[in-house]
Amino acid sequence: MAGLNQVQRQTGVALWRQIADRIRDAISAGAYDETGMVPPETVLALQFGVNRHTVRSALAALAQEGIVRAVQGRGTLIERKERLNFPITRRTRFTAGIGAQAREMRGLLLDHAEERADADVARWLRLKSGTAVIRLETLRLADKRPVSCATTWFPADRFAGIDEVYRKTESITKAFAELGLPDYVRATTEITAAHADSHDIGTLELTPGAILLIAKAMNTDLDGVPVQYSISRFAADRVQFTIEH
Amino acid sequence: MAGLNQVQRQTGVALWRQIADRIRDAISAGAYDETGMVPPETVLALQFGVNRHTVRSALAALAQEGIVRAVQGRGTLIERKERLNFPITRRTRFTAGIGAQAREMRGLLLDHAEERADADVARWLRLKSGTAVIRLETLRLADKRPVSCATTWFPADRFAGIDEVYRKTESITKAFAELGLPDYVRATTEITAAHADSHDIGTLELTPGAILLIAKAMNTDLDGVPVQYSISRFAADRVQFTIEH
DNA sequence: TTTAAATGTCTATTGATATAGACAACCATA
DNA sequence: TATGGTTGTCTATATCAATAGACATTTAAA
Repeated sequence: MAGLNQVQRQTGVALWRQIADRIRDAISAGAYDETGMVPPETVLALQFGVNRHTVRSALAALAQEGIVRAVQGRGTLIERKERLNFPITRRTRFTAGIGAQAREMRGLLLDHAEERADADVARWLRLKSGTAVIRLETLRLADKRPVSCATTWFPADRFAGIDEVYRKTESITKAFAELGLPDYVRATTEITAAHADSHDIGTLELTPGAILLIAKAMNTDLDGVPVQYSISRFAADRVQFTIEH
Repeated sequence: MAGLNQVQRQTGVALWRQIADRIRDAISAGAYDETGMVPPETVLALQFGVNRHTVRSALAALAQEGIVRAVQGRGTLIERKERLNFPITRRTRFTAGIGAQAREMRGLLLDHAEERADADVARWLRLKSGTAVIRLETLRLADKRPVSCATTWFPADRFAGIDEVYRKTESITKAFAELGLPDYVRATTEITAAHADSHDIGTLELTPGAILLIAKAMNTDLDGVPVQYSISRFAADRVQFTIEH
């Protein structure tokens, strides 16, 4: 019974945005799969206890996101409802993990730099603070739709030129292979959630108030030596994580 | 450099709430640990590019949550900044996992019922749809502060009376032990994030727009037979998950 | 073709949000 | 005790968010 969720006033979050978030979640959960349509505006207004115009503002926002499309005389059609599953295992691979669920996977290199490890990066990569590291800023897309953006650090001495190789292969796994590391494993993953900041709202094509799932991950080679530390920021309404034990 | 995050207008999220969310995240990240205080209102107003009164609204909201306390003439002191770490492993235990990080752990039974498994519950517990299951609604607190609320299902035939045992022991692990299951393991965990609905806002003492980390988990006995399926909703600003592989 | 049901558009009004400026009250310290 | 820096309070104004009602337009089905 998605839709009975009441909505709260005077909280700094406009009613139309709360309603848009609820409807988006309901669509993702498959609440309207039978009809492929959102309930009529008057029905939603009744369910949420608001004016029809307020519901219209919410639906306009969802239409702007490309999630629904209103057709006069018929109703409001659902255009998109996917949520990708991202398995987190000892052999976590981004492209392979998402691969079967999308026709086209891409990994774009937005920026890169060689820099000195700060305390956090040094701790995760088990290096001395100040050691040279390579930082990549990447954006991953599934069927041309942004899924996550990530900041990734590598030890500079071992993986010199990985920026260029990643730009070419669009895959960390393939880049490692070309640089002489045929296999690696996931050692640790930390998961948190937060509101998207303005930068990620831009790159991931989100709306303010949108949620990010944030995964801090560290991969090692087969000897247990850290090879990669990354902070990935996923659009929470487009993915879920699965951990199999 | 937390604080340079710009803030967006006309998005349905009031500026004061966006700013409150940013400051809350910055406090959690330890941005103001040196002074133990939030920067002066005039400084924050300059950083966010808004009027000082708007910043005051944001700080008032954080004070309402008990995160900061304003002292006239001195500044705005940080009262709380903890984020509990919740390890997810094959031997995930809630109370033991959080235990060391809080002085007092409690698990309150809010509601319980015996009912018939719907399709989702039946699939996770590998039962026939319609089989009798026991459902518990629980609230977990660390040092009297709500951390998560959960809906949990058990096969009714095997764990009759678990509601009463849980109310007494306040722990799933102990309840299992009393009912003849000394050990169990975590089989699968699915993690998503969503906005809190009005019910969870109430029970977890959140503010609207707040984020939930949602973990769907299934535990089995040592023979691999499902014993428990749960949907836990964590206040995202109070916890993080860690997965060690 | 008529009708019912749905979205689209317009006007008007009220309350919440945000800005602006001025000044009071309080605290630490030079 | 005097000063600078901080939070607290007040008034005023403009814009956004939400409600209310009326009616137009489009679609599908009776």
